[in-house]
Amino acid sequence: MSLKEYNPEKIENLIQESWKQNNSYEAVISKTKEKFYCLSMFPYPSGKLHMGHVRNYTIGDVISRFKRMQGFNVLQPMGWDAFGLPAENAAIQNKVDPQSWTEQNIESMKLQLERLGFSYDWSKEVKTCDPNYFKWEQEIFTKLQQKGLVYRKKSLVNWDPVDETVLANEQVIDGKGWRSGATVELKEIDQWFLKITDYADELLSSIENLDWPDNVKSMQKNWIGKSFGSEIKFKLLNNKELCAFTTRIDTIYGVTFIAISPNHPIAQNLATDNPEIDEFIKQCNSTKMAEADMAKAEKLGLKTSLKVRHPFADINLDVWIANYVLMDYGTGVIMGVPAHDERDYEFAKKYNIEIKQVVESDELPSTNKGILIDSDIFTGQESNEAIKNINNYLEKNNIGKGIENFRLRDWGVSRQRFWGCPIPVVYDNGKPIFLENKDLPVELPKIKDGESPRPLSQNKDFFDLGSGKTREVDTFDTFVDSSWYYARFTAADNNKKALDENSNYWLPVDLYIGGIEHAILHLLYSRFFHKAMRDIGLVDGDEPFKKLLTQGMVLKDGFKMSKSKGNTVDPQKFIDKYGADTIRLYMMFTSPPEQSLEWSDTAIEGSYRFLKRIWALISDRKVYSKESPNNFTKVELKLRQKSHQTLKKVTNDYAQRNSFNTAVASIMELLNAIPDSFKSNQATEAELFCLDEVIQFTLKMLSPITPHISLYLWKEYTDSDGHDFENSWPKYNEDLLKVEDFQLIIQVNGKVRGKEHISIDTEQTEIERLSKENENVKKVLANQPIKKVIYVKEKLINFVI
RNA sequence: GGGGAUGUGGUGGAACUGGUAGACACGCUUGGCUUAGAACCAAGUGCCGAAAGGUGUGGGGGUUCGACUCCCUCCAUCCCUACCA
Repeated sequence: MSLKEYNPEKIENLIQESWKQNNSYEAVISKTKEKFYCLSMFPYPSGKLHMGHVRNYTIGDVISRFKRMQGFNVLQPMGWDAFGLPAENAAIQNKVDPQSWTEQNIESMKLQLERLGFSYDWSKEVKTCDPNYFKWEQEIFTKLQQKGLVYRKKSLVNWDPVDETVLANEQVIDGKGWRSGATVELKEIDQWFLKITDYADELLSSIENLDWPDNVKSMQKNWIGKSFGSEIKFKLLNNKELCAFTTRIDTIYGVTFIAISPNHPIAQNLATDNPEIDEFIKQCNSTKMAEADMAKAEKLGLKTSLKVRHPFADINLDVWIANYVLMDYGTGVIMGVPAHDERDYEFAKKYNIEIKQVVESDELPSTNKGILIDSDIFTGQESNEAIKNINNYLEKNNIGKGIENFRLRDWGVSRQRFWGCPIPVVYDNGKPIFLENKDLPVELPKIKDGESPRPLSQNKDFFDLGSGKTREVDTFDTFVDSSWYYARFTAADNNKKALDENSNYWLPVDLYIGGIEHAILHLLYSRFFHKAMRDIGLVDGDEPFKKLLTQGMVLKDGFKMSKSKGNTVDPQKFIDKYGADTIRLYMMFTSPPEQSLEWSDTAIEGSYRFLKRIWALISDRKVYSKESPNNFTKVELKLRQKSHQTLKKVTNDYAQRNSFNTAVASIMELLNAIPDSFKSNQATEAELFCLDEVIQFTLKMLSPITPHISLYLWKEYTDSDGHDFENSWPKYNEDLLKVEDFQLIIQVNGKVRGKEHISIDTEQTEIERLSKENENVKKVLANQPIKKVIYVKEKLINFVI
């Protein structure tokens, strides 16, 4: 009972129903098949899928389906990054429980994912806000503490004095709280940190072995930022010391001032009895600035009364407090070398500080290395040589040393929020006790109807345990939740252990797919977590994600789709109008996965049209079931060749290149290449045989991208239940790929002047002769002497005159 | 400021290893079908030029017989920058 017209909604529902009934995509351990764990970054449940999700998940599904057809045992799970700010904001705004808000969002987004036909194993679904998820996160935290990877440290947060809450960077707009409008203050509070810096060297060195895009590898390397520099002590005139960090110790004779961070203990100390310094530090610390804002901010400094001795020269240097010196990098103290550092130069110009050149160069400032000048005994040495010698000198005289330094900082995981995973700590008269398995999970308090969530610190019922005991009121950074979810999927249904023997079978993730915006933070935190989990005996292996595919953004009119720009396009509208297969096809056809994708309301029509043409071609036909003919005409052979060529190309595009757009284009070409006679009622047996080959290959090749129409038509076409269709990939015939002639390009001085069909076994001398006889080539050559002939086999010949 | 990308017709993109630039689509134009429209089918379509031909991959320079591809330099746009996820 075939349908007359292509009705995507109808056939997609039918096919999805059959997948559900057969549990088609439930992943079970296999001893015979090779495993393939394909993971797409799980979404934050904001309520609706956006185009970025549709693209990300289509890529993951296409690869999963293709791998399944190639005989792999595929695990493709899906879950929810369910804690986070938006739920809390929505809850406060609408006086609803963040949990029910989140659950509702999950429910509707899950329906959308199912409607798109993604082949997820839903039996392994995880939600980070589920106690059966975060219980294990809390347990891992305690184990990390036992391993010595957790510590407590004071650090600064943005404080909204009106709302009495800590604000995220994005909630601070022009120094004011986004909701209250109050001027944001900086507040120093105790927070939990994970010692990711203990793994800095390993995180850096093991990047090399990852099958990741080079740009992501570079970003991570630069973020970790290992540098070789020097620590050098400057004696204060009161005999105390200031220790500075520099990567350019060769410029030591060019130092004309010392600058310390406003957050350096000495600066803080000076502030206690100096109102001017106190005021200046407050000004520098008015808000917690993002690194980008910090770089743009005007350089500000204040000269203190302190002076230090230059360790190599008979001079005293002023100590400044400067806003561009970061407490978190190096020692929080820098030696100011205006001639050879751009920031120091700008600062020196502004405050009329001396600029002293010590490395040869035509103009200042110059950060290039070179030959030292005016540097006492080091004069004439090259920078790198001088660095070595000066470091030796420092060490010998006990005034410093050469050291390794990392830009990477430890990971602060405390958040002063409600909707997050509670940090599993209890304080006994202020002393932290880390809760173990029997006391876990620590759950969030329930919220009554019509009430908004309050910070846990305001919920006495939650934190006050009596007899001097209190609960930790901070929750985890949501990056903690997403740092190990890839592992939990493999043991999602286990409520006795965080991970189990299945985890060892499935891990590591063979292919991880997600947005490039996660190139640094999420991916680095996950790598750290995997190594830390390895060291507490939870997982094998050193890395969580073997291969990475970073997908580009979805743009509209050249800009990232965002609510603030008002250029979002709701995918649901197009799913309703054209069906899942069309939108999946469009996503794959329009751009290669790594590049940004420009959304177009009209271009998607083209994908729909293509599927309608497929429908029109196949829906009334039946499989060719007679014996294969013995003889083929030239035209027939040409089509067969095209079929096998296309299959070869598509296989390569899927398996090696992740180049789905070109795969689709070549399938379109194949269909365009079918001569009309093959499709007519008068078609010969041989023609029908060739057409059948095109149809079978096409349905198979399209199946990963447009699984519904492909499977539906396959069942109808072959009069079968199609049970093997999604588990087998066709093979091309090498013999049919051989060609008899080729098109020769004839160039003169690199410009194309003619083309000739040449049979494949023609000798080069004969090719030269034939080329020169080409009318147009003859005209251009005009009997001039030929200086050189370049022949590229079976491709082109170039005459240089 | 630092780090990482991207730039090819009116539009999305192709050219995989330095070897025919513009595959495959969208749009547009013309024609067919139709009372008309939609849908569908056929042909054409980088730019300049009547044609011959010239020219063309963000701008400028270089290497090469030959450059979208390699090198230098400049410009524009985007992503990340540690509490958005």
